[in-house]
Amino acid sequence: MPELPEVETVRRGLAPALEGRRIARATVRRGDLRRPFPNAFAHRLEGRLVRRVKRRAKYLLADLDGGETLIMHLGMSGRFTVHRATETKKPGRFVHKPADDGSGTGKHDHVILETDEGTRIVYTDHRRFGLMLLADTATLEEHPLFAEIGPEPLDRSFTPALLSAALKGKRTPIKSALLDQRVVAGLGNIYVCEALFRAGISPKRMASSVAGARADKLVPAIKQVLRQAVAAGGSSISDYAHADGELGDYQYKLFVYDREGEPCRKTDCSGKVRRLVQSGRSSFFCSTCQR
DNA sequence: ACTCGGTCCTGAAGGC
DNA sequence: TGCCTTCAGGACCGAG
Repeated sequence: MPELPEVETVRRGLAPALEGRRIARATVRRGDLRRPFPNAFAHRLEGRLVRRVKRRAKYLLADLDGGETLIMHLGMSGRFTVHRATETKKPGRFVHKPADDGSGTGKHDHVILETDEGTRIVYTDHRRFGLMLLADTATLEEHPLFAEIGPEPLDRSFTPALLSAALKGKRTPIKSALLDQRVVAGLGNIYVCEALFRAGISPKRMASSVAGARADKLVPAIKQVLRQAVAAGGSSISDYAHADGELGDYQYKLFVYDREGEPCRKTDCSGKVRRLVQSGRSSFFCSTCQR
């Protein structure tokens, strides 16, 4: 489910609960996510101080003292919920589900971390496409998960020239190319559709033909949609929520995603949003303004 | 070396 | 408490 804005929002929810705290207790209730948990997973976490909670692409990274980093991926349906020892319920739109009571005993609550402050952090993932593992902090960038991952789209270094170089010679639709984490990190189906709409580029267009002038429009479009979505706390579609249970707002600002048959939202465009399937995934676009 | 389709898993939604 | 099919925000793996 979660793409860069959602993962970044989760990071911002986890950081205040974890940074500078020790993991007093780690419990694995179900050990078979996308891949098995590493050996002695809970033991290697317990007693460790969390120095920083970072994000790279769609991965969350918790640097621990002792030289290891906890790598976490939410897959399609992963969620973290933070329950403070003294919980003050704020007004707002909360997700009311049994799994959110903080007990960590819901059917799909797989991992529970408890800090030295008594904060409980529960990882819930009904589809189990998520991932948790430990790796040496010093060599993280060379880890197979990260070695080939492309640039962070919100970094200054992500420029039209850089994207053009990555797209050059690619004989695949631009839609598929942008979903490839080696081209650019962190984009998924929603924000690829949205960025292409904002840039006026058809998802069917050959990636190589985007290199150059079209990349000059596409890169700012990617940055803009991601920045806006991060500012809104991500998109809450289906069961995505922040670590505090609140919902993101960005789904209300999507121009094309999941709007098949509805009118194009671009001023003066009378087109309708269309859906097509590309490499097994839905693309939403307006054939009038996207070429 | 690339590109594409199938696959992992569960639940929600829609058609009948 | 209806049943069946389809679809879902990700990413790996093997075939061509």
